[in-house]
Amino acid sequence: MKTIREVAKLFNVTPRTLRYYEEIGLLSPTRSHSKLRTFSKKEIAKLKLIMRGKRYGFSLDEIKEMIMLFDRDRTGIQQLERTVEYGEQKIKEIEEKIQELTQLKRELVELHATFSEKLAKLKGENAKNE
Amino acid sequence: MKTIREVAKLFNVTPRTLRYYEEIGLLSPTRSHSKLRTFSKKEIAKLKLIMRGKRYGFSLDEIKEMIMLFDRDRTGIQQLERTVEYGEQKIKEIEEKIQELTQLKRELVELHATFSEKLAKLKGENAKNE
DNA sequence: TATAACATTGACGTTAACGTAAACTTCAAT
DNA sequence: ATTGAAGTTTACGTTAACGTCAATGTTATA
Repeated sequence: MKTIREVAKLFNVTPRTLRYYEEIGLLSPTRSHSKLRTFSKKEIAKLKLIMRGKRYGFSLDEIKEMIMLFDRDRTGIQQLERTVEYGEQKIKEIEEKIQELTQLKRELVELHATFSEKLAKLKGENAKNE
Repeated sequence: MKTIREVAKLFNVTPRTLRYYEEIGLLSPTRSHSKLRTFSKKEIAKLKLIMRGKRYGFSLDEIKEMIMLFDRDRTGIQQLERTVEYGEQKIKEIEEKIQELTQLKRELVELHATFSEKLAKLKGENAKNE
């Protein structure tokens, strides 16, 4: 059982973040007799999943859905199914984004060459004028 | 000279967007005697640059800076210099992003394989249990 | 006991780029 | 002149994920 500060430090987040996650239902820390939040091993494990999901670009909503499925179906099948499905989607999204960025980069590189050339010309003409 | 609706339609944006651009100083439409905004050729040209900058992922602030430089230095040298500079930066950003996404994708693909395998196993065991 | 550190709740703020809408004015067609 | 469409200004709302802060309570240490 850990305090909110211990957990925040462990995961390099702020206590505020943890409270926020509790607020939106991602985490469910228990309370000591004096109402301080205490995080069980299970919450720590959940937080690991959360941080991982975030790293892969999932929204907290999506992450929540995946995690809740596990709570509901202990065999893990439904969570896995959803996670696999979301994973495929995310892979696709990332692929598309990569393509998009690659195309953009190509355009920008060309444009950059054009502008650099233009600039050199302008500077050449300027030097001539002086 | 065009009305706000004409320009909005031309660029596939809302009149609201154009007013916003005026508000933040990106555009400076003139006013008819009855106070309606009118967009000159110059504003249209500026808007072209704006839309292009947005497409390349520049913030409106960055775009504004580049455009303002042109207004100040008619030779275009300073604008070009800044544009080239920003372009290089943006190319770098895009390259980094591509790398990041490529790595992410690699991880996700692996993870996906692992989870799919696990899922198949779980389903296999489930079928056995039935 | 005193005190500093840390916890709590509640609530407003931040970010960039608009969207929405009310109240009023202008324009163009009939 | 009338009317409907479109323009204006002003101002609040949206989004996701927190940040910030005040007021108050708890904990651990000296």
